[in-house]
Amino acid sequence: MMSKYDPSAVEPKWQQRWEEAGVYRVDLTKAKKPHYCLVMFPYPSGARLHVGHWFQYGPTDSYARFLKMRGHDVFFPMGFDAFGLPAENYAIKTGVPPAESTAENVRNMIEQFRRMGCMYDWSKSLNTSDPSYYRWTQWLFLQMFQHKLAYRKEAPVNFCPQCQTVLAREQCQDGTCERCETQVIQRPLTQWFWKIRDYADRLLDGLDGLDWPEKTKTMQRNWIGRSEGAVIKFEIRPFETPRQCHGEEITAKRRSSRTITGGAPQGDTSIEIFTTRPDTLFGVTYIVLAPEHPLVANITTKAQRKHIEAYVKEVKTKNELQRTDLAKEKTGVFTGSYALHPATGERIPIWIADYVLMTYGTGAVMAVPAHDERDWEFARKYKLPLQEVVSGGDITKAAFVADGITVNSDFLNSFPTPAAKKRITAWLEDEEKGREVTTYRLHDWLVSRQRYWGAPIPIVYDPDGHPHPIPEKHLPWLLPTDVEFKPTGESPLRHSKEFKERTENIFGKGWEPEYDTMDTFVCSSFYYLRFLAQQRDGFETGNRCHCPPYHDTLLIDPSIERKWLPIQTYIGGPEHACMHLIYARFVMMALKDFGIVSHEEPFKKLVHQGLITNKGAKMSKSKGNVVDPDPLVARYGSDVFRMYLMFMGPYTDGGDWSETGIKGIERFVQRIWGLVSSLSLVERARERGSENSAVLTALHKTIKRVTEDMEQLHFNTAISSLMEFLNVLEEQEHVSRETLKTFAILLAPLAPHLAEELWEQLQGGADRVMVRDSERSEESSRTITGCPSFIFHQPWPHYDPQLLVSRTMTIVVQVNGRVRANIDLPADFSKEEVIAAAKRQENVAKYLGNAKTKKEVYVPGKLVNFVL
RNA sequence: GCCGGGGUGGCGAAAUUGGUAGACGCGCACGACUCAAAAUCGUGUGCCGCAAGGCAUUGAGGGUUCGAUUCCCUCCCCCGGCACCA
Repeated sequence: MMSKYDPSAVEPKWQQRWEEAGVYRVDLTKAKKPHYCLVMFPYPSGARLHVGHWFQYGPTDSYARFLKMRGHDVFFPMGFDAFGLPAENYAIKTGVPPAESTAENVRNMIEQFRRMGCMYDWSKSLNTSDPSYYRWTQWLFLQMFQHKLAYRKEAPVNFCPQCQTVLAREQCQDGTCERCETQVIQRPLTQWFWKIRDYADRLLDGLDGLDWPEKTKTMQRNWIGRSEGAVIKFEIRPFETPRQCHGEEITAKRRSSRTITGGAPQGDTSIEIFTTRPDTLFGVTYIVLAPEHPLVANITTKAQRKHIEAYVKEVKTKNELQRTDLAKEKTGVFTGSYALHPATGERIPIWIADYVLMTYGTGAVMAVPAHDERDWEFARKYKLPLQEVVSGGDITKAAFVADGITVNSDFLNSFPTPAAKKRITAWLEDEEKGREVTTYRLHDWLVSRQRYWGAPIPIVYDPDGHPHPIPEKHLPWLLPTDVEFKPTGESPLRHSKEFKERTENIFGKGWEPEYDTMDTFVCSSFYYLRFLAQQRDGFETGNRCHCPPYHDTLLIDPSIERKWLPIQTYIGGPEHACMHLIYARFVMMALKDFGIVSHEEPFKKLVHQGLITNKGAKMSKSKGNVVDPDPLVARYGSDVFRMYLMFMGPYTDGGDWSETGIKGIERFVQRIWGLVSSLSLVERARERGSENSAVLTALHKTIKRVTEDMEQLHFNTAISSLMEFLNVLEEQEHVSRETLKTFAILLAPLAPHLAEELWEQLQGGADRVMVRDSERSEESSRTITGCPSFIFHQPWPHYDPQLLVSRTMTIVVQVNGRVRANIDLPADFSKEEVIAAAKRQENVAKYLGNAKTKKEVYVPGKLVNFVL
């Protein structure tokens, strides 16, 4: 009697055997064909793995297994991005310290990954909240500090008055707190920054050489946002400053008349503006400052002060979303002051408006309404004049923003736009009224967080408040545990007695530690390097010793780094395009400059897995639409579940969740099992007989297709090829054991447990015949010496191109582009022979009749088309 | 608004240096097995036809071509990202 394949018995068996044999271990120093394949590590959440996790980690495990079977020395580690808010929130709610809940979660997740059948080597895992890890996070901070890439500055942070805590940008959804929906306010705080902006050009230029999705590169380019232009200085001619005209009320009209009659200008006041269109300088009709611009208070005239103050106040009440709403009409207020045009000396009114952003350029723009859409709209509303300086459009209807020929611009006249830009920039530099400047949208990286569950910033302050780096010998600078988790609006570390005492003991009375911790993106900016560091035994049990001494003396061994980096395949969600994937590149570049690593780019090839949605919506805990895979895994097993995910569609597309169809994979698995079982009953006598040629051709075609598909992570088509092959096998009366063994090998990355079980069943037969490359064969038999024979250690089969060459060809015969016949002919027929045979077809002759054939198209080996 | 990716049966999808559209799977229908159901197996599954064969068809419209899901133009819709960046 044929038994059903039972994953609940088979899967744990192989998981245990893999583990015991250490099949995933890679010797980092001896590896000959290193391939570092990395999947972005997860946050160790208390919830069970959801469908999204499975989709991210199941298929990528299959890919890594494929690489391994193809003969690569695959390093495929997994760790935990363990610092972060959820554990802290859990602590606030329950009082369980984050270190405890995190350790528990990590243990659970490792157990789940094991049951999934993933080939991670847990002895090489890591946890970013472990002192042995965050000691390096702190070391990185010190490196940044020493190389003057870290600095302190006051900056506004997002603060939720309800939760009494600072929020990350991702936690502010549409300007409100994601937890309590309170309006988030901005609060100034002194923060640590890293100078990622210094690397903007390298981050931009490096993208060209990366094998990344074009979309992601574009997103990074836009995020960095380099624009080339000029800064131009406009002198200000106030007739009155708040001090000069104290108590005096002057109307705008009177001021104008006094300007002309020659009031004394304040020579030391000027505004610098940034523009990408210096060529339109002669078209400037007004200037606009951001409402927060520091000069606003100085240049506002008494008459305008009330209006200006009211406007500034109103702007402050708006959150970022309201302020940047494009649909809204632009607003602004005149300051009362004028600037002098640097070339013509004309008076230019100065306005403020919230469409000008303080955070970009210089926070001030020269408005050229004839050639800029925003200025055009603003000028029309406030009846400000237009001056055309580039010909080619109709500025009464719309701003003309394209390049053209410069007009009405004195010495720039008749220059085309690019030449005019050069000319005016040179002129401005000669006159010391401006200079060529490149600006970026990318801001320096704010790494301070007023949170508990993160790596403490390794800085102490002397009694005068000056920052000093903590010497390396004191690392890890341990996160204190005597803290209050309830949010108070201050950094939780402030309440640790031990933290303060520790600082004073080491550095002296009156010294204070930095109370902020680091952004978790710092932790994940270099984790791929730490995976390659020394073995960390005992990780998976959570029993490793957290006490000093810490043996690592290097972030990474340089020879290992040279050998294994850059990461050949990096897989993770596209949501990291402008965060993690930029930070990691920046840190790698900085480490290269510090002489720590040899490579500039960490990730050579990047792949984004698709998103699995539920009824079209993103799955999230708060929406309560997260699909739990456990019942399906329990019912069908890990292999079936992961294969189903892979079979759903292209891996990079993701898709909407639905479990209809998983039965198809279940049937596939049972049919394979049935085929092999039935073979074992009857095969022994006849298995030596040679395979029939149709099966052999189908087999080699399958090898080719599966190999090519797996290389490109096209799991869905790889599986369908195997299904087609199974259909062929099922039609046969006899199938040789060798064919089934090759089939099992092809299946192994996709259904590892099933394949191992099949392999065991099929053992003891003749030698493998599918491996043509004798060298490879030898090499692989060497590697498996001493191990039980795992299918995972078998070499990947090669196909024989000779076998794919068919002796016949199927010719499609068309008449006027419509298919009329289908004929099988010997492959060596000439064009004439094919056409003659085609004409003989009854159904073709019928259409040809007596009509004149205008043209005969012959596509060799494929098709004939008669055009009448 | 801008940038990117898409739109193919009842459903998930295959196929593109232009050459038989719908592989593979799900679902559905009928049949076999069964007292029955499930499971399993077989057949069918764009439309008309017993069949031979014919016709239609890849978001809509147009173009290039002997031939277009594939190339070009116009438009519609969906998804993702950015969004006053001067």
